Amino acid sequence: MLHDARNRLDLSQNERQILSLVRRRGPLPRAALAQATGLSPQAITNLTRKLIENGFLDSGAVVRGKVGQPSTPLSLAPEGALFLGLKLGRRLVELALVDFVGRIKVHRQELYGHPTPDGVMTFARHGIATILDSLSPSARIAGLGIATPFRLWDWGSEMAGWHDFDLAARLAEGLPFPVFLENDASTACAAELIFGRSVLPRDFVHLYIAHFAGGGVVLDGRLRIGPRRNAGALGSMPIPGGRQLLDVASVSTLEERLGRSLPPDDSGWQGPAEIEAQWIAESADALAFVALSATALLDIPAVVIDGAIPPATRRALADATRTAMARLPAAGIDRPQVTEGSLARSARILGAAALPLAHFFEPGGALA
Amino acid sequence: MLHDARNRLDLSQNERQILSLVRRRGPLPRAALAQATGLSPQAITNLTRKLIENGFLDSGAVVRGKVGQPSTPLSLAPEGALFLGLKLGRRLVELALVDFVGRIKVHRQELYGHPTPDGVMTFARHGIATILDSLSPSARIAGLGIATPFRLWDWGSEMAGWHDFDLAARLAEGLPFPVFLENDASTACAAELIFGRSVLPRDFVHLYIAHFAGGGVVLDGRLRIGPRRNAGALGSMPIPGGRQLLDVASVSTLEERLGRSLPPDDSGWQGPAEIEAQWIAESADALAFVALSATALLDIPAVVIDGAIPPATRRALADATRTAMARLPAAGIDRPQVTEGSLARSARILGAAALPLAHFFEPGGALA
DNA sequence: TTGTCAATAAATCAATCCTGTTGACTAATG
DNA sequence: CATTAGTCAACAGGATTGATTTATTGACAA
Repeated sequence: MLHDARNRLDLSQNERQILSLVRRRGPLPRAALAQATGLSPQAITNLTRKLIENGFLDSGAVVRGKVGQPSTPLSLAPEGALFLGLKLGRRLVELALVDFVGRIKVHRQELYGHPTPDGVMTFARHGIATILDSLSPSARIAGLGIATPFRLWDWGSEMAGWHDFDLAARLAEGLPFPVFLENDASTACAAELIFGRSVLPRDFVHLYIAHFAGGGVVLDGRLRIGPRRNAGALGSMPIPGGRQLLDVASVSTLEERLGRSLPPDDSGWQGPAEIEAQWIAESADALAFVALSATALLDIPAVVIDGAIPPATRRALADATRTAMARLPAAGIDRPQVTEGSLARSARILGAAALPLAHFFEPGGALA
Repeated sequence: MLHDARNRLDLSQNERQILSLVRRRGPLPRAALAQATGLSPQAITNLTRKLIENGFLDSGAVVRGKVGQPSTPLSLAPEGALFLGLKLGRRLVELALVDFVGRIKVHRQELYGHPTPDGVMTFARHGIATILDSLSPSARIAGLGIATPFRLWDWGSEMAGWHDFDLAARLAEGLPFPVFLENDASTACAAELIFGRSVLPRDFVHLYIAHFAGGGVVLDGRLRIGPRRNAGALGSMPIPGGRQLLDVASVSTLEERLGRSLPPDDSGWQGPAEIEAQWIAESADALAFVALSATALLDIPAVVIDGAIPPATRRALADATRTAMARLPAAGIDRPQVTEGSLARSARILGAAALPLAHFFEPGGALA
């Protein structure tokens, strides 16, 4: 009865399905939604009325020119909900405010030698407070997502402080919305799934080449987390030679060979071309191997390659992976299509923000 | 209103969930079902009344001895529904009638040099007709499932007749129930999931060692088929050395080394022990490799090994796989538990019968 | 060229149905 | 008599159904 209906985030499965369809296919008229969901037109009328009232959908200009009554496409309301994303990296921590259609509205970042719990907490708390202050009271923040590499303490003794530090729980203290945390490579996959600009099948594997190689698995249009929240650990997949994917197809491996560390943006990658070419060739062999493994196991039609790497490198990596895959034996399976991701360096922070989005707005997202 | 309600096979998701719970956990009182499903006791009362009326559940003897009103456990009605399974093999075609609790009620088989479409059709049609004749008119046959290796024509030129032959469609002609067809290794997995006697997690990978090695994937308690119905093609997974799992861990490989073919039962496996030991060692390396790949990809806690092999061989294979897996690098993942399957040679035919069962009685099964 | 009307399609109204919940209640036991 | 299993009756939410309204294009006759 009161106006706090505006804060209702507990959408039904059918409401989620409608929002998800509009997110993926763009503005849709009610009739198309009825057809796509299998619900009756009447149900769509009721559900969309509620979604429009609550500010999640906008009703667009009527489309004329076809036989019959003109249709009114419904699109996502950009301010329908806002999401905070926090990305922890090796050199860089980022915080972003992302709107309902995936646009980054605020972005802050901080460089460091290595991340410390205190430093990250201070950066995040201060940044979040500043962002919250700047928002109108009617803004609806659904939650905070954190993208972080797992097992930070394996990076060296100076990272021991992370061992018993529960970043999500500590940040959740005092915040009026829930906090989610996932592996950074999984969030990159989530970002491609939810905000990605490429057309992707309902099932795909996502390979993300950053300091370490990692990945994500999407089945039936949903990011697979796994019973111990460790699915999509593609970096840990075994490859021939007694190694794992991340031993080969990681930027850290390239850095070792270059003898210097690469900056957290696309500048400064210029170096001996043959070293990079060699790294690409070896990485592609490994990527093709795990891509084919995933296909045999899951009947995946597409593999997406992305990473915190320059577009030209990503392109070369994808091309080389296609070539390498053609050389591998594939009796009994169809080799998957290899495509490039669309988000590059922004994938992980966008994916962090996508965690609360998926929880509240994607079908099957709310498990709590 | 009429009595043909007895033939209603279109159960709701909640009815399916109840049957699935009873199938996996054994007889359960209504209160336990309410607790497990999250439904209200009243809803369970209504749903179970309908399931009992329709002959899917039986109400057992009341259990006394605990505080409070005694409970009446509900169990699966063995005649709740019947299922036909047809298994195509290299030397043997089998047909079985399986009841609601997974008991084989009728079994017929025929040996051949190699399967031909005509021969299989004749065997199946005649066998099915005979079985149908012998049943009381009140029996309810839900469907026929077929377990067959894919790509039969790859076996040699004498198998070319299978190339354009749609066995499922041809058998469906004239049958009053639907026909399902899957890869034989996938059906073995389905059998373990639905009729298996071992306690398994909701997610596991199933490896089935028969003439060729194959497998199945279970996620969230459901057999994964894949968009092109080729998921669980574990035999096609690449392994080190430019080969695929089925090149190594197949009975056909062992037969080549023995220089003779092994019979379609557990007799006659006696041969040079060192040849079998060598085959087991190599196979275990390959099995461990793909098991670890699957775990990295999907966060699988358990791998089941089964096959058309003697129990002792299966045991040795599982043991060797555990040992081999301990040698593989597993940074960032937890090695899965390796367990033995419980169905051995009967897995594929039971799994064939489990296809219509899953379609009509498991949650999320009916997609048609 | 223009007026009229059938066909088509989008969307809604009102009534109803189905499925599940709620709260009060009965039953049987240690 | 506290505890647990189970049911009865009323009700609520979310969907469907079938009739109805609205807005348009396209064909055809004047």
